[in-house]
Amino acid sequence: MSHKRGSTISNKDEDMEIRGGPWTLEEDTLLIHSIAFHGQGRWNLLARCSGLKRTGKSCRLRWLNYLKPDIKRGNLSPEEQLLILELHSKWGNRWSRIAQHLPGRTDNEIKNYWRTRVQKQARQLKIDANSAMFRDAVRCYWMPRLLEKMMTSQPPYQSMQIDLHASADAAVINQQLQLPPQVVHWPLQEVLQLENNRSSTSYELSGLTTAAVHTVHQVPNLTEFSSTANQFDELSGLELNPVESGPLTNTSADKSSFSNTTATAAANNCMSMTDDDNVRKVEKDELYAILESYLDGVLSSVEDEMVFS
DNA sequence: AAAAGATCCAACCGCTTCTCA
DNA sequence: CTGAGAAGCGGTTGGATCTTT
Repeated sequence: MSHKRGSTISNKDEDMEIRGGPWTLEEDTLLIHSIAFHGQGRWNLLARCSGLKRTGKSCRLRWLNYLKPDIKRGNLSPEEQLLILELHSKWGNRWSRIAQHLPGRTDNEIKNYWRTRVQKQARQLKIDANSAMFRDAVRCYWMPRLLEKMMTSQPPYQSMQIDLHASADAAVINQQLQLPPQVVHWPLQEVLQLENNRSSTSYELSGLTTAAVHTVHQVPNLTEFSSTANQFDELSGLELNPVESGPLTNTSADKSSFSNTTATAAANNCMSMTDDDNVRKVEKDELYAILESYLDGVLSSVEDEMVFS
């Protein structure tokens, strides 16, 4: 049984037309008011009481995926993407379960993200998206890039302050933009702190954490994925310029060398180990330690849940 | 500027699980 | 315990929009 979207079908039982297709503003308003009055649940009853010519199922979906006030709009943040990748590697296509750990995101949205972005990458790499090989590729290439993006992006509190002061003059806003990032409280705070303590490189001066440099410079040696790195760069939203290999240092000049160095070149560097092999190994281990540390923190509640389930 | 292709995402479908009489 | 209806879930579709040629 199916009908064309946007059409109406007749419900023989109740001799009432059931509407399908996109929801109108009037329908949305009606549904919101009905839920405010009756509460969520008992969707079929709610659909009847509201006067909407929709099935209860359709009302539920519209509310949960679109109208609910705490629904987040816009692109998934690197943190959210990282979490999806990690949770999917644990649970597979359990979208609803994954969505429970991403406040404001719906299972539908996460499913769409997986199908349009992640599976696309798998297709291009000619790897089964559910295979161990693809999981490895995600973990070794994609996740570090997302982590790097998280570390180099504007901490959320700054944009929030700007929003709050939207009516303030430009001078005030500029002043706020220059607030030191150290006071921010966000999930990666500990990781950032860790990095700042360990390195003499200034987080603010370089505009890039040392971890971020490690992320790009110490890509694991997975020669079978020759084109993987570039694809994941694209996917994680990084805009890296064409290859320009060369010595990689950990100074404030890193930002430019970083922007001109693809992960592929970095991987090549890794493959041709030199005198500082040991140093690089340590850095690589550190990167994974950071990644693991972050994921462990985020997923601690998830692990508990797995123990008891 | 137009056509073709790619991407995104809301909405639908069918199946499974839950709830309750 | 059982069966019916409701709710939930994951897979799929199709139309709107964006990008490329």
